[in-house]
Amino acid sequence: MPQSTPITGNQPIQKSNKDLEIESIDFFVRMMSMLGMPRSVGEIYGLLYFSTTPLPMDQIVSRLGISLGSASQGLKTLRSLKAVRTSYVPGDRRDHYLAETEFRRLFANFIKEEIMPHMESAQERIQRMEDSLSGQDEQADEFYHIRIEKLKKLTRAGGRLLPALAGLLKF
Amino acid sequence: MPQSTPITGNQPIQKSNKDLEIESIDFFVRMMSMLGMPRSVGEIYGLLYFSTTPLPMDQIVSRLGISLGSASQGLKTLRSLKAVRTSYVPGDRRDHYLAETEFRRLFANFIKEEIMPHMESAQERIQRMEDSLSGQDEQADEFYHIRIEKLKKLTRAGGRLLPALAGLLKF
DNA sequence: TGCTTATTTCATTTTTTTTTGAAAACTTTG
DNA sequence: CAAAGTTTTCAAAAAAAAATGAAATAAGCA
Repeated sequence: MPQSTPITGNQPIQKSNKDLEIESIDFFVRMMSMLGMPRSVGEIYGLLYFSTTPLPMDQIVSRLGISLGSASQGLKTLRSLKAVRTSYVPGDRRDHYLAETEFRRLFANFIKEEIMPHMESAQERIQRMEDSLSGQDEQADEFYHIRIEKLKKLTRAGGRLLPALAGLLKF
Repeated sequence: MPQSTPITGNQPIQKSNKDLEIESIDFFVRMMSMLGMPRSVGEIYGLLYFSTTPLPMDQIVSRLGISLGSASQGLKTLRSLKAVRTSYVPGDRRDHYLAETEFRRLFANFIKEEIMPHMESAQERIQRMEDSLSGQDEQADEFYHIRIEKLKKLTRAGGRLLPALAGLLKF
């Protein structure tokens, strides 16, 4: 008696392609970890990305085998990145989560929230470098100045290019 | 008797602007850590960036107060990123290290060495996703297909844009 | 309002990453 | 080729990051 989709008691309605799900989780775990995000965040997003229905937290927990704490924390991170949003499901008081799949928007947000603040504090640090130039030794100061200029150009270029980058993503 | 540059016995010739050095190390520690590099790597590069002369490893060790092992390991990493190179100093058998300061080249190299390989394996993973589509459920497959297409576009865009990015850095 | 369910928080544990330090392996030179 | 100096390697220690789980909090419902 072949039974390809045994009823587990957990997900009576939701059908899922297990292989696809695994590949997806794998994919996003790696991608997120490139961006410095913890494993659990990648797992959650990977699961939601190929889910045909919004999932409540306890489903995420049981399907991924992670703790409630991780799930809550991970969803918080994903919400702050606007990578997931909640959707209302009638007659169910749990929050249901949905993956945001417009990568262009996700990147724009990531750059704005996670990268640009660093750029700004970098500018301040460079300013402090200039202030610390002694003016004692002309020859050395010349050298230091050139180096400082390079840093300025770097951060300026970064500050302009990165926000533009998301716009270039035509997809 | 004011003595702004006491002789420490370590660095008889080398003059250095301590404040600048500290800001520089701070700057690069943060920048490198954004790119997922350990603290020591940022420290070493930060020190070399504002050094007027090439430094041998033991100077790096004593000035930063890190271990030989860290220094050796960190320099290895920086060499592989082409972020430092050795320079010959007559009459001294130690290697002397110099920071590579052309950020454009550094980024191009970083993207090629650290990012692109991931992009390639991502493509393979997406291929496997397509293969895993069952063909059982037309409606679900439609949904999955759209999601897979988005991933394809994402990686394609990344694969083209990232290498181009370094070229855009006009500085 | 009180009861039940859902979610967040956070101290503790576990896992992963980085650093250390000492031994091994090279390298130059006398 | 031995001796001294230099660099690398790698097992163990330390530090940092992430996950756990249970208590606290919040939120919906009767």
